[in-house]
Amino acid sequence: MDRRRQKTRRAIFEAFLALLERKRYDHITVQEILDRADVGRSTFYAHFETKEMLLEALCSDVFFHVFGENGSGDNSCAWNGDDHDLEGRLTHILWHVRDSQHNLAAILTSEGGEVFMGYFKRHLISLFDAYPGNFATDLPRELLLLLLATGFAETVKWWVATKFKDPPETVAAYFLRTFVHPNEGSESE
Amino acid sequence: MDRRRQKTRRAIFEAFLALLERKRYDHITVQEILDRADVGRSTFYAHFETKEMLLEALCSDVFFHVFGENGSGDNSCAWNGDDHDLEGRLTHILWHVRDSQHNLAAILTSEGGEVFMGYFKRHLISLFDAYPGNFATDLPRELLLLLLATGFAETVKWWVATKFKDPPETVAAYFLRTFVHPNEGSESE
DNA sequence: CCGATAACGAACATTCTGTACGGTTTTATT
DNA sequence: AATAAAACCGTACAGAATGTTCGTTATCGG
Repeated sequence: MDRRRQKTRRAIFEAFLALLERKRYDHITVQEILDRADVGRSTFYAHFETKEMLLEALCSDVFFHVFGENGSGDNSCAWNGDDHDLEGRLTHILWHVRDSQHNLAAILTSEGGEVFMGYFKRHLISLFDAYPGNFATDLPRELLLLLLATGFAETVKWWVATKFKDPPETVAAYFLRTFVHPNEGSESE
Repeated sequence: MDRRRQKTRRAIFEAFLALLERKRYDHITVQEILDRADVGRSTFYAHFETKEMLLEALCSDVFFHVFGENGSGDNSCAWNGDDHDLEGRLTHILWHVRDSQHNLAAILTSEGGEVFMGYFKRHLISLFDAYPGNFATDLPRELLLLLLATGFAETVKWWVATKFKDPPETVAAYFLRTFVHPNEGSESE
């Protein structure tokens, strides 16, 4: 339904992203977005209650495109707890990340990045929660998951900043090597 | 020649901190700070160019009180690269953190926390840079340092959120256990 | 083609910001 | 104590941004 609605919505998103590339989030004014998107003032507020809601919607949108339908942290693909699969899963995520490099780079650079990182971390926490893998086990699980999620999110941020110099597989390996303890847990008996 | 200056400066800081405890940074208005600090408008702007500068100054101030004079990331106490010493150093930092719990909790909760986390991470990066310890070595050092710094910073944030349930030593151990690989590097010969 | 839906655009009230300035109090100094 | 400098007060004000309203016009779906 509504072709006009989607059109202006996208126009606003694109204008916002373009501005995010060269300006801090909280220095961007609604008027600037309006001008660039060539959209009337009242129209904007018919779509988003506030600039913050716009950022929220944009992040959710990009996140959806990066991680597909089940973005919001339900582990729909149940798992057996094998570390090789974890590595595959992370690599797969990195592929998606690289595909939408343009949007992501704009979002992550600005400190609006925190909002996106929030989505990302929440998703990652529930992902790691499904993997009992070879991690340190003698600390609060809550903290462990937090460290894994922020660690991977930060790795991605770093990767984006390097303009994807290394291939996804290498980056996933970097991350896992930092956190996985080779001689714990997988030691058969 | 300025006792008044320091007095109002502190009044502003305290008002700001008090507000940060129950309000998001970017929802706090200068007027609110003025009212609570009981300070004239022009006076405020004689001290800080903008609300953002105030946050900056406050973070720098708190950071100074937490980490002492050499807060800004010079490793003045040179090191030999022993992991036990790293653990001691981290524990020491945690003590300082707990001492200024009130200020830190307020800052870290609000998303103004990013500014403080920025200070913190920069400091930690140069700290970890001085320790060749038993970390994964086969990944870009830049990334490794980033992961260590954000990891510890996040651990502190978590610790603050738990209202310091565990003792500093335990928390430092939690962190190190996650990142240090027991069978690499320290294996004597 | 028609009714519904959305965009336009201009106007408006409101809020916040940052500056200016004349007058008053505090401080350091002698 | 007298004095000059420095800090504060408070009011006022210009400028900018926000979010709303409303009558009009264009566009879409059926």
